[in-house]
Amino acid sequence: MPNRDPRAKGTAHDRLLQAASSLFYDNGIGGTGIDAIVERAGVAKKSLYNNFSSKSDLVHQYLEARHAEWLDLYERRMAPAGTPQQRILAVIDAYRDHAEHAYERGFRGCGLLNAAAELDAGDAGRKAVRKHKEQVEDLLAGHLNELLPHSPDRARRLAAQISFLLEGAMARAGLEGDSMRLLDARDMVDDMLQAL
Amino acid sequence: MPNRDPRAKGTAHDRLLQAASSLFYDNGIGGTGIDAIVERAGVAKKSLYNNFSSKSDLVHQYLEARHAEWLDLYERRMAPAGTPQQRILAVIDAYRDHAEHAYERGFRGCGLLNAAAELDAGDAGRKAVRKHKEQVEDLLAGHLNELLPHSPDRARRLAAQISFLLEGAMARAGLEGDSMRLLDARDMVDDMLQAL
DNA sequence: GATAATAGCCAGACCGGTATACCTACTTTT
DNA sequence: AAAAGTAGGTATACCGGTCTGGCTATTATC
Repeated sequence: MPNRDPRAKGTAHDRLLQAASSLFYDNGIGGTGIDAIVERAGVAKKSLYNNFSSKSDLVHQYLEARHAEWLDLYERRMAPAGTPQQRILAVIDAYRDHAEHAYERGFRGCGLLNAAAELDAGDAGRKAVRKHKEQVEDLLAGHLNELLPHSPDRARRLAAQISFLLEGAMARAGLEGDSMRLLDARDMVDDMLQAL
Repeated sequence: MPNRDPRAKGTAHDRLLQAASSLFYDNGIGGTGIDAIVERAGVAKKSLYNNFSSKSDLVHQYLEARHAEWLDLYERRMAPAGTPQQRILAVIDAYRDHAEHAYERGFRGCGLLNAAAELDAGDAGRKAVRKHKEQVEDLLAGHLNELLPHSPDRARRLAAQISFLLEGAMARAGLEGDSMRLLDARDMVDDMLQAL
């Protein structure tokens, strides 16, 4: 690890991915140039192409990293929660926290969904985002199965409904720049869980 | 109306807007260049800048046109429907029809939301999209008020819930490229309306 | 000395936008 | 009715800037 700026932390790969994440979220994928990424990362352009085969490769690794990051966040938030209901609400709270934390620097909704909107119909990145959303739905379905052990079908439908609700609330919250809509969604899901 | 290609229909303005709509939806805003638009429209580049002050102006007119188009579609679909329940389901069916119609050429979800995802946090276009979504929600709230004349608050919350559900289902359907998720959403809303 | 990072330049394409010049149809003035 | 003007179209060339990606020469660390 030679010539790196000693003030900087982490490997060039990590710092590039982190810089790209931030810029992709704020300005979009197409709106973010390679030069801006390497400048933010404090790294030579050559280092980018040493670590990533192309911008498209960087985008895909960005999507995968976000995916892993979110799933990890869900797990950590749900672990301390006692009841299945609490674990489901914890997923929504994760979104809310993210929205509130991102508020000052410009909250723009779900980074994965925004990225997918820029990719064309057949792109592998779209499939990655789709997989992420399906995994979240499966996760919800798992907890709902605990609540409805004798109605796996109903649990599955309810998981779909909650994940749609969450997705829509996140999109609307992104348009409005704050987390109010996610709070609404939390209340809705809370009511739905109470009514079980 | 002078030198226009006789094979072509409509004014340069209309044809540019139509070409831009198609390309913006398929390839995104950033992914669509001015040259591609004028070529698709079969029009001189100068004509674009005679009719629109800039690409950004074209984008805004695109958003407004889509907004008007959707609202008009809702009205026309809801008019023949007898009950408030049917009118609400008609909105979902409008989305479904659109998804199915767009299937062959690559369905990518809601064009307005996709466009918003490319615009940065403060852009006026984002506000336009937000306004559109709120108007749809208001429209749903109006019909729900007919069903729940003594619970305006509950009608309002239900309208929010349905609009979130619809938004989320549309996003997921866009990721998957078909209208299955919208069919699921229709069933969910149908159940919700039955339970009133 | 080998390795791996650095800064910086360059190629080729594409971007949004402008400039020039010509053409045609309608409209106004004579 | 004829002539002149105008509005809006056409086609093409061009501008400065930015894009991705690669290249070279240099420098710092092992």
